[in-house]
Amino acid sequence: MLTIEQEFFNQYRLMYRPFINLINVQLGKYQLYSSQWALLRLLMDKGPHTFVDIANFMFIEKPSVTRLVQKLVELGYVETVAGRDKREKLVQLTANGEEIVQEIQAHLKPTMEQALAGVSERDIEIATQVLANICANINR
Amino acid sequence: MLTIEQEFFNQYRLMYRPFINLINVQLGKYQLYSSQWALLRLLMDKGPHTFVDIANFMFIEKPSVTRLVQKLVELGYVETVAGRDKREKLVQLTANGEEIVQEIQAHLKPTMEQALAGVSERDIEIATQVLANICANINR
DNA sequence: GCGTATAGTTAGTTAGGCTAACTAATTAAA
DNA sequence: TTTAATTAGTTAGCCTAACTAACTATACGC
Repeated sequence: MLTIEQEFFNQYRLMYRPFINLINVQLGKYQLYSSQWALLRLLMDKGPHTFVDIANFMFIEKPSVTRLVQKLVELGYVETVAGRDKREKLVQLTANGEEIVQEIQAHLKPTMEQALAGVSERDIEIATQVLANICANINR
Repeated sequence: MLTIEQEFFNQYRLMYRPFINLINVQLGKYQLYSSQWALLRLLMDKGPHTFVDIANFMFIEKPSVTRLVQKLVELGYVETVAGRDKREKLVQLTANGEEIVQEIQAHLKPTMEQALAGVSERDIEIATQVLANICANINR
């Protein structure tokens, strides 16, 4: 006998791989993976961030950020600039990076919509809110 | 400008690592990881399965199933028995495995509840349904 | 009976994280 | 003012949890 909580997490986990694979196939054209895309989107939405800020926002460790940024710098989508002191570095999108992000966003849109086909806007919003609440509960 | 679909998937992805880490900490006592736990739960809920069935249910490939099962056999939580012909093997819980699954389920319950604290039962059910719909849309 | 299909395994690769231990720069304290 | 502790980022090496390609053994269709 599963509780509704357990059922929810069951379903949550089950969806992960198929979803990530779907996204990664779409991102292949841009030589990106979903983790790198997540960082690009963060920079687009909220502007330049330090490595530590990125780690905090994405709930990953600093060395993982280093690797993500290295790859995106290689691709020319982001660049690092001096921060408030000599230790700090700010990561920001390049001009090309900004273009690419918009292009990818447009490219991914139909895939997202199809994945959520038949689900009402209201339910999507509720589900999003539920996920946000869990995030807040877990990372307290 | 993010659409509500993109916002949803954003939030979905953001939650994954913290959630899996939380579960894995709880499962550490039983020398299990969340992927192995997912398989144990499948066997508990729906009885014995062949390797191919497991692969289909969990949306993973056969070699991944082999590895999962090997580990769980080592731990004595599952066993394989002859199937309908000489090729097929059925994976099923051992007596000890069944006990452990129930113990873990009870152990995880408060963690799950706390993660969903402040979320109404109705919203949890809606979110679960949304995830199930996406799964169906993606794996069509 | 022979070619094809199916069940499972083995070997090797990958994404995407992690920790431990490090350097360089800054801040606090003696 | 020197010294200790903290902070930002990097490097090296590890792990989970998947993947593909290629294999063996068995079963099925014609």
